[in-house]
Amino acid sequence: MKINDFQRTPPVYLELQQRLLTRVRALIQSQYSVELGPIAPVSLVVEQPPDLKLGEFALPVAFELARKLRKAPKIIAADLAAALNKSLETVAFLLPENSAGTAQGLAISRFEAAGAGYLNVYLNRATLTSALAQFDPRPQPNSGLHVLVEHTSINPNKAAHVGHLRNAILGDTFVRLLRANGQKVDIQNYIDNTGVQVADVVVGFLHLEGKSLRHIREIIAASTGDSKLREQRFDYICWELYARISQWYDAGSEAENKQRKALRYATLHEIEAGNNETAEVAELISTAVVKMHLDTMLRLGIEYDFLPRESEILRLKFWDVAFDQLKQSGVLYFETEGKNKGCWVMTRPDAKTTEGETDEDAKVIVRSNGTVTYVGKDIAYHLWKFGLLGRDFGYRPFYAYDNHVCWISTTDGIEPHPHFGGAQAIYNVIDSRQSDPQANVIQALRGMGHTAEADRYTHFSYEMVALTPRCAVELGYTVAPEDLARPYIEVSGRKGFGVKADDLIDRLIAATRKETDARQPERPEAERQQIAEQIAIGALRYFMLKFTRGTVIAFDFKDALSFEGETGPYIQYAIVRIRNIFRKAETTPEAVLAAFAELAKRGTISTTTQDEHKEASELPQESHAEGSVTGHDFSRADTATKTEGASAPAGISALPLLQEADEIWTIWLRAAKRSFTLDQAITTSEPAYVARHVFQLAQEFNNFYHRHHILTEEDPARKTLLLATAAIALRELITLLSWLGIESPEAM
RNA sequence: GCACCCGUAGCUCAGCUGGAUAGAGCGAACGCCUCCGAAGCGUUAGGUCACAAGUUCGAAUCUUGUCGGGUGCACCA
Repeated sequence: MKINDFQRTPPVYLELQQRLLTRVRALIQSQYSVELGPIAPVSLVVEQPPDLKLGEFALPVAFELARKLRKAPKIIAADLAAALNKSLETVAFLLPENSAGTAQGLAISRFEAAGAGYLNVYLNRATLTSALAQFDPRPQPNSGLHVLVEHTSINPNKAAHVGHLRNAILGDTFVRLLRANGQKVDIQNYIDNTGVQVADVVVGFLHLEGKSLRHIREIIAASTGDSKLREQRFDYICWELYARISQWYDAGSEAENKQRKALRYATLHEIEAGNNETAEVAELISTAVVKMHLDTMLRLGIEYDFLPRESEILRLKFWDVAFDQLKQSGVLYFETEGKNKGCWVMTRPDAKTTEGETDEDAKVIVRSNGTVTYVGKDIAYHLWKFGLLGRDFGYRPFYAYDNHVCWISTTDGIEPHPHFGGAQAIYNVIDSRQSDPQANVIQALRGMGHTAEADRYTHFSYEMVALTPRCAVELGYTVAPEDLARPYIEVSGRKGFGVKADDLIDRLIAATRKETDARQPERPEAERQQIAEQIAIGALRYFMLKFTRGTVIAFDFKDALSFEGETGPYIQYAIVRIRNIFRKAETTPEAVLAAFAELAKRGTISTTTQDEHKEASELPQESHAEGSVTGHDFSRADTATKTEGASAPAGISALPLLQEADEIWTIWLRAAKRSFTLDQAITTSEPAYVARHVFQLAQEFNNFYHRHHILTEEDPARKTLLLATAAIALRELITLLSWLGIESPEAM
C-alpha cells in the first residue's frame, strides 16, 4: 500500500477534500461509464453536513447522476457508498508516516448514504487527531510571488480617523495572511503630500494663522515630541485647522472668497513646483503628520516598509516616461473634437465604441493645458510598482521599528538601499469609492499589453466607516434633521466630522484598563497596562475585521467598546483559560500533544486489516515518567472497545469519548480546516473569513470547557485527550489571532 | 441617465463555488460561580431571507425586472 500521499503534507481539510474527490470521481467513471457511455464531467462538490452526526463531508453527486441514470438518488448514493466502503483501503488513503515510519491509518472510516441521496463521508477521528497532534499544519512556501500591498495612504494633513483604521487593519491583516501563506510581501503606504489637502493646511498656517516658517517649526517641535510632554498633538491641530480653513474659503464676501481660492491654488502650485518656502512648509507639515500616523498605526502593531510620495513621482518625472509608453501603445490618443478637444484621453473600460464618433465619455489623462491628471500619475506609479517604468525612486530611511526600517522616497537617496517595486502581484487597499479610477489604471495596463500585470492587480475594496447619527450627537456635532433619519453619516475631514483614531484607541484602553485594574489588582501597574492595551487593540482589530468588506460600518461607541460576545476579548479570554489549565496541570501543550500522538497511534494503527495484530503486539513497551499525565498508555484499559472499521488492539478508554463527543472532535476538525480558511480568505481577499473562523473555534472551546472538567478527570487516557484538545485549541487560537494582528495575553 | 455595493430575527451582522431543520452577537425573559477565571455557559421568545418572475430534482445563494438605501460617474486632487 502506498503511503506517500501525505508524507510531507499535513492532514488538512483542503487536501482531504481534493483527494476524496479524485477517488470518488474515479469510482464514478469506472462504475457508471458503461451505463452512461462517455459521461459528461459530473461536477463534484463537497459540502459540510448540517450536523457532525451525518459525517464531516457530504457529496450531493447522486442528485446529479439521478437523471442521467434514471435511478433514484437514494439508490445511487447507497451503491456508491457500498462500493467505496468495499475498497476502503484504496479510497480512504493514508495519513503521513510518523517519525517511526509507521503508517498511521486511514483518513476516512466509512461512507454512508443519507437523507434524500447524499453520500456522506465519515473521517477517522483517531487517525486525524493523532496526525494533527504531530503536525502543526503550516502551509508550504507558496508560489513565491513577490507581492506588494498598499494600504493606509492617509492624506498627511490631519489626524487619522476610524475610516483609516479600517483600511490599515484590513491591509495589515491581509499582509499577515499572505505571509502565513508563504508569500513575500512588501508593504507600502502611499503619501499624497502635494495635493490640495496639504495646501489647505499650509494656507491655514501661513495666512489664516499668520505663522512664519520658524513659528511652524516651533509648533511642530512642541506638538510631536514625547506624548507625555506635549500639550497638543500636531495631527489634531491640523485636523482642526483643516476644518476651519475649509469653511474660510466660503465664509467671506464674494470678492474675498475669490481671492482666497486664488491663494489656495497659488499655494498648491508652489508646493508642486518645489524649491521654495511654501513647499518647505508643506514638507514640514506633511512629514510631521506622516510620522504621527505611523505612531498611531504602530499602536495597532501595523508597520510599513516603504512610503512612496507623490512629490517624487512629480520631481523624478515618472509621468514623462509613462506618457511616452502610453502614446506608443496607443492607449492614449489626442482628442481633436468635442468637449475634450485638446486633451490626451483614454477610452473607459466599459465604453461602447461607436466608430467615427468622438467618445465624449473618454477619460481625460492630460488636460488641454498640458498638465497630467491624478489617474495619469497613478498609471505611472503602477507601472513602477510592476517594474515596467524603467525609472526608480531615491530612498532614505525614515522611521525605525524594532526589527526593520521604513524607507521613504526622495529625489536623491542614499546607497545602499533595499529595492522596492517590481512586484508580480499588487493589492491596493482603497475604499470602494475609488473603484472607478482604479479600473482606469487597470484598463491602461491592459491596453499597454501588460495583461498579466493587469490580472494580478487587485483593488482590495471595502465600504466606508460612517457614524450613526446617535454617535455624531454623542460627540457633540450638530446634526441636520434630515441626517438624523439616515442610517449613517459619512465622515468628512473637510468638516472635521469623525472619530479620531487615537481618541478611539485611548477610550478603548481606558475601558479595558478599568477592567484589568478590577480583575488583576495584585499585578504590577505596568503589566495591567500591557494587558489592557492588548485587549483594547484586540477588540478594535476584531471589530474592524468581523464585517465583510462590502458592509458599511455604521460606527457606534457602544459596539466598538464591547468586550463580550463576538469580540476580540472573547477569543483572548478562551486563550487565558487554556493557559491557566496548563499552568495548574503543570505541563505544557507541546508535551501533551506529543504524548497524545504517541498513545493515539498505538490505539489506532490497525485500521488496515492484516497488520493489526502483528503491529499491536510489536508495540514497544515504553515507560514514562511517573505522575506525568503524559505517562499513561492509551491502550491500558482491558475492556476491549470496538471502533468502526477495525478492532482496536486493546481497550482505549479515550477513543469512545472522541467518537461520541462531537464537542471534542469539532475542535480538531476546525484545526484541520485552518489552511482551507486561509486559502479562502486570500482568494477572495476577505479577512473576515479568518475572523469568523477563530471566533467559532473560541466558541467551540468554551462549549467543550463547560462540558468537560479537565483537571478533575480521573481516567488518565481520557484526561490526555481532554488536555490535547485544549492544547490544539490553544495552538490554533494563538496562530489565528496572530494572523489578525491580535496578541494573546497571559492573563486578563 | 450609467456603473458598483447593500436590503436576512427588535438592533448589528454571517451564510463559501445553489443542497438536508436559515445561523451568530447584542438587546429581552429565565437559569448556572462550595469544582480548570461568569470578559463565560445554558434555556426561551424572535425570520413570508425587500418584492416578482425565471433557470433547476432543489434558490437566501444564480439570471432578469421592480422597489428601497448608499456610493461613484469632472480638464478637482
